[in-house]
Amino acid sequence: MAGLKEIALRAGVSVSTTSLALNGDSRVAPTTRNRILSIARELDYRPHEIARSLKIRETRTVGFFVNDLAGPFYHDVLAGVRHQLDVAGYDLIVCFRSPRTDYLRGRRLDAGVILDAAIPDQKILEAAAAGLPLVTMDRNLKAAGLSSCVLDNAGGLNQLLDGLGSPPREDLVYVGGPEHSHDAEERLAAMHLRFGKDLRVLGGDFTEDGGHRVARQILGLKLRPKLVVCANDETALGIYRVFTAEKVELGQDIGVTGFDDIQVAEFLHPALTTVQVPRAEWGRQAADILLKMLAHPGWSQTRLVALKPVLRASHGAVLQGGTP
Amino acid sequence: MAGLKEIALRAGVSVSTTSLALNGDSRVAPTTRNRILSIARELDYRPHEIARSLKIRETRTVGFFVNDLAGPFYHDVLAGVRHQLDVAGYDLIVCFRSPRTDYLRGRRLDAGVILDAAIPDQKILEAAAAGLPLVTMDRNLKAAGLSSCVLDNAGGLNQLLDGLGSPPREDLVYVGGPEHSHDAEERLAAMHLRFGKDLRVLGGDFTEDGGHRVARQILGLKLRPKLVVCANDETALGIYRVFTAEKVELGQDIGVTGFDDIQVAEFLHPALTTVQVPRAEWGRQAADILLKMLAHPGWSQTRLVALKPVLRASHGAVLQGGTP
DNA sequence: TTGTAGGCGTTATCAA
DNA sequence: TTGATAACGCCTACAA
Repeated sequence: MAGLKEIALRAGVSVSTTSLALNGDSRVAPTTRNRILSIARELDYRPHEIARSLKIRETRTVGFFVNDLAGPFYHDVLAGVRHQLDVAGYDLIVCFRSPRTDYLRGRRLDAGVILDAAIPDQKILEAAAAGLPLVTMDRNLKAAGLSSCVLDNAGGLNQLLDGLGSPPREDLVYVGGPEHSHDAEERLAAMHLRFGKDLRVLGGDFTEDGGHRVARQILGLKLRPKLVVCANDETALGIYRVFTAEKVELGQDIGVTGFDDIQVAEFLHPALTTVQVPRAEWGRQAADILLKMLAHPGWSQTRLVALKPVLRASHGAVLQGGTP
Repeated sequence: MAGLKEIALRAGVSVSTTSLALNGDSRVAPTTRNRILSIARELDYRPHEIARSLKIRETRTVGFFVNDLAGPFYHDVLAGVRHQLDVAGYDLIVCFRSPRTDYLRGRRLDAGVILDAAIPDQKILEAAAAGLPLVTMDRNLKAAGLSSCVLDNAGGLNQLLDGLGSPPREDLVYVGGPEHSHDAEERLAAMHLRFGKDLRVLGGDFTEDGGHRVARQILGLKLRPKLVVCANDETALGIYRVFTAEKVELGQDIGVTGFDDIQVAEFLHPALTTVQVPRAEWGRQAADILLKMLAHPGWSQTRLVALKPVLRASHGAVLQGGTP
């Protein structure tokens, strides 16, 4: 609770000298400096960061905007962002949308990373226009003071399908993700671009439960597909459970692929073929962009994070050539 | 970027009148008020929260201190805390330990909830002594300005064992958690208190991998236990995997119990008998205590959150009487 | 009903 | 090497 004033009083010097001393300024004489430092230690002085921020006009804090931290997925991304910022001397806090406080506009943050599809574009654009450096990871938005760091969903999916020997449209069913998800939209668009509008598409929602529902639909299909391409791994997981319960041989009777490469993917039986999203790396890259923005006001960038397919076993039958 | 001064200038009134008007003070005349409000809207005015906080000496923000958000466990607790605080008009941010900024002492927070065993007791005691209302969920600490909201581990474990027909010590093996975890320590202590020092104890670490290791140890035991009591569900999960792979019939040849009741517990085969930790409720109670502390400075409390056993199928053979 | 003045705790400019 | 003094943007007596 003790402030500069208190220390200055006890040390018999002015507040300004005290401030200088505590900030390690070389102008203050060693003796006075030591006196001040020792009193500060004695009083367990901590600068009032709010006051400090007001004066120096920065908080050295970056906000990570997310609506839901469930699942290991976001956690890894967060870890990547945090690591990179930490090295550069910035702190990270996780912010949630709040009816009261608008962290995007309240100037409590020096910058922000956005991974919350529920934040409307407009809010983001406004905040960026108001001068808050922002990197979106959940959408591709272009504007001054706004960068994007998004996944190359189309690239990943196409590489996966190429690696699988380019199965024909008739053999496939695609299980999509929820609406209003940028990644789900992009993945669906990539599939449509590759296979045309006649591609069979079923609606998933990125959850295991969604996978359960879809699996039953697939089992009821007249023309059973040879390969089920899922918009993410959780969906594939749900399909695994139902197929296994129904004695459908995965990767034998029917192939399944996922997207994300979540931790359990490689432990499934059969191991899940999927597209790997380098989560921590993704986070680091977003932070990297942010730091560049902080260092060079006005600069911004749209970066596409490369994805690579991981061919394991679950795609099974579809692959024409055998494994080497 | 526009501040009160700018608005005042355009409205042709003083800064104080502007402030009053924007804060809905009834003293300012309707016409001037409207003029001010419309200009503020036009300029998209947002108060500078740092400046505001410095003046009013509160941030309306509570920090949630956690070192690792991995897993759905913390997520549920966080959701509980957040919900309760939201109702009371407080925002929540997630803070991580940082070498630079000490969120516990920087006065950027009105209060804090702690669920990070890596924060030393002393830091917490200092912060509480310095006037920051704190609730610890990861340890039981008593001091002025400091509350604790912890799980009744002993109660939960004893109820579980009672429900299982009080198996004798000889039939058991207990698999503990990591060191320095308050909950792990309490659970182990409860077991020792009930069964004495001769209880067979194996070292787990709250992870599935730890469960794998322990499972192999158990399989190699001369005197195979009838029931393996685990310090948490993840550990039990690891044991499931190994036992299943080794064709040991779970709940038949050997029983297993967990602790926490994580989501998958009920979907396992056989469904996992465990102690349910009401995670969201736990979070709400912590927030509840915090709000009381905020409302009544000086008040504090130690609260024990009740746990209840969930008898499903994995304990199997041990239960003397059959299921009703 | 409105304006003036002072201050929250810190840093920064400029004299002394 | 140190100390007045003035901000930072906002709120709030108290005065007009």
